[in-house]
Amino acid sequence: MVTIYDVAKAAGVSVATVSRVFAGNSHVSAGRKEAVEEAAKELGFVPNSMARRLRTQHSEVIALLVPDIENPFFTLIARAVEDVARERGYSVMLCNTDEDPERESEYLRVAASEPVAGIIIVPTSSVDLSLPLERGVPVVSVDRHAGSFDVDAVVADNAESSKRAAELLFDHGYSRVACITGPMGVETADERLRGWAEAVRERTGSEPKAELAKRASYSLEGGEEATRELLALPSPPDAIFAANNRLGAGALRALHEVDSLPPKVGVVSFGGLPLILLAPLGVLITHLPARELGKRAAEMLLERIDGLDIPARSEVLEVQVGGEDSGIELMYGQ
Amino acid sequence: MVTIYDVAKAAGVSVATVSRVFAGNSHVSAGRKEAVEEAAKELGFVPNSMARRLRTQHSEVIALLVPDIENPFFTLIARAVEDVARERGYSVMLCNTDEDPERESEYLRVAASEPVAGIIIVPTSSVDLSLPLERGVPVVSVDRHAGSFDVDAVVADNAESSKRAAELLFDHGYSRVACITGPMGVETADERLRGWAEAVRERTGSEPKAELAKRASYSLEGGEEATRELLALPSPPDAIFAANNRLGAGALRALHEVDSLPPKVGVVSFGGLPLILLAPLGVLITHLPARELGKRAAEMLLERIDGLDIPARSEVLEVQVGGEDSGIELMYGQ
DNA sequence: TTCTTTCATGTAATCGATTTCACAAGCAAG
DNA sequence: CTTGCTTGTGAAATCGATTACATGAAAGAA
Repeated sequence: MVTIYDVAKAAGVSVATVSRVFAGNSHVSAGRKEAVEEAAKELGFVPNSMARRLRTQHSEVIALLVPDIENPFFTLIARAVEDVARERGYSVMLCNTDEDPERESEYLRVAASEPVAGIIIVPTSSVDLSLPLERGVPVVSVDRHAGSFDVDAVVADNAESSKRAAELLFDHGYSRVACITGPMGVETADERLRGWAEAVRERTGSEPKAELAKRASYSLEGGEEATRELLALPSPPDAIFAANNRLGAGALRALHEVDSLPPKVGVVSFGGLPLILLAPLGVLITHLPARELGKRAAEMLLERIDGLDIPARSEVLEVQVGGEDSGIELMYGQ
Repeated sequence: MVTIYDVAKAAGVSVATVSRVFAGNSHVSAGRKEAVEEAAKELGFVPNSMARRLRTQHSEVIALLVPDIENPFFTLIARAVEDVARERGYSVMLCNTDEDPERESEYLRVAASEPVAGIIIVPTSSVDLSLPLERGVPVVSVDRHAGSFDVDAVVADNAESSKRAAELLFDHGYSRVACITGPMGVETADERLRGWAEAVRERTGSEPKAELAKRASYSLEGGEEATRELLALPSPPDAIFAANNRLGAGALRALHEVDSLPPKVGVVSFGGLPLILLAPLGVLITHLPARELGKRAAEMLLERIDGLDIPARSEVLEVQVGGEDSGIELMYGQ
């Protein structure tokens, strides 16, 4: 491997001078600078970042922990994070946690031992950030808050916009609106359920029925199963509020089986569907600001890496409620 | 930061002993081993990988360069790569090149200076791998070959299965089958075009018409535009072979505009569409083995990292031709 | 001219681990 | 009772950069 020592020898200068040239330091005479650059090119010298990092204690890598990059919502976040990072000379280490706390903590251990410059995480509900925080690695939480850990967070206004999303169904004339949400304890699931309940309360004037609020895993299968159960009720709902994109897709699939696609049974999906809707179906969609979440998270993290020392911030981004997917539309995600 | 020196002092041993304990080296007496482990836990010691890497010259990070993680085809590849890598203790650095040779070479420079343990790349047609190869960093090319660089590659059998895909349209009774493929010089685009041409030649007995073979950028817009041009021909095609998923989506969108969705105009998309087809549309699909491509690429790379020293291999994975998307189906990609 | 500054440069310490080497102790074989 | 092997241990060199400090030269001020 070609080191600065080789370059120094070839250029007839000291290693300090070579280092200065590569650091863009001005305290080098033009002649030597040129000689160093020539020697470096000649030898094919590429500085070794491991050595630099060890010395400077700075890493130019940020870890991104998401549940599953295959979910288009997280794909968009990842892409946005990478864009912001690259612009600033940082690379992104991608980690899929599959919502598994064990996998998550394993990755946090790796990130801490790296150590990376910072961490952006979509945390599980039992996340433990003490390791990176103790070691001074800044963390930004995205999409959800990180339990009791006091770190920057960027989330969507889940409760409020879920309320408006559920109201949309009432506005469209439906009266018995069910909810399919994620597992208990998952922040987004609970918040979205709360929004739905609020809407039902306001529009019907009574407490939401327990049997109309289904919990499921955030998956296609979960959405299907819950929908089937809802349809099997003595008095089934005439509309469904699905708390995420996968649940929405599952609901549509189940409704299709029994030929009850919208508008027969109304559907609003919280978060866009990865789909082309080929018929004007009237599936209602709210658009989660995925790209914006990722972008803000990366920006906030970089500020922390740059040394910003203020109390933890919590930003709430607005969800666009009420787009109706009709005609043919391609969406890769959200 | 807690270092092995702190641990050594606390445990009353030398740094060498601490290092041996963490390396799982057997040449340590039980008593001291325990003392070290206790001290380490007490102090919250996490070994610093930068220092380890500098010394061992080994990195546990592999770089993954894809055009765009938002394309579900590459999302799947990325996920598969990450899965294999994690199992073996490696992390994945995600890089989006956007098919931009400059961005690509910039990332390759970063990867070489890191240096990473290995590189998996979906290369542009003007890729230059000399930097990593000179530095002995193994490279595996996936989805496409890496120009004249002699590295392991995993690709789909594009030409052969494109031929079969185009034949499907003839089998369904269409006779004037057009092709929309990617830019000139892009391997997959050229191969798939070749497959289509072969099918036309065999089924019609004459050379394919030049005006029925459209080049476009691999994008939704490219597919739309090309489709519009095809439909505007004096004698327009009655079926379209779209050489990738985005082109396929674009074609469907354009056909929808003029109310000519399948089966009016036949469509086969080479590579799955990120969609839910809500009507039994008869869009024909070939399923690219995206996950399998990523998995094999990662496996081959790890073999190289482990020192496998045989001539470059080129694996060709089979494409499943002929699935028909009907009913409601959710596909995140391919 | 002489005294400060500023600039260019090199030497050597440093980052935090791993690993070679030397040495000592324990034990088996001759 | 040696000799030879294995095992446990620590001191010190090492990986490849950065950077504090020292030094000498040049430029500017008095």
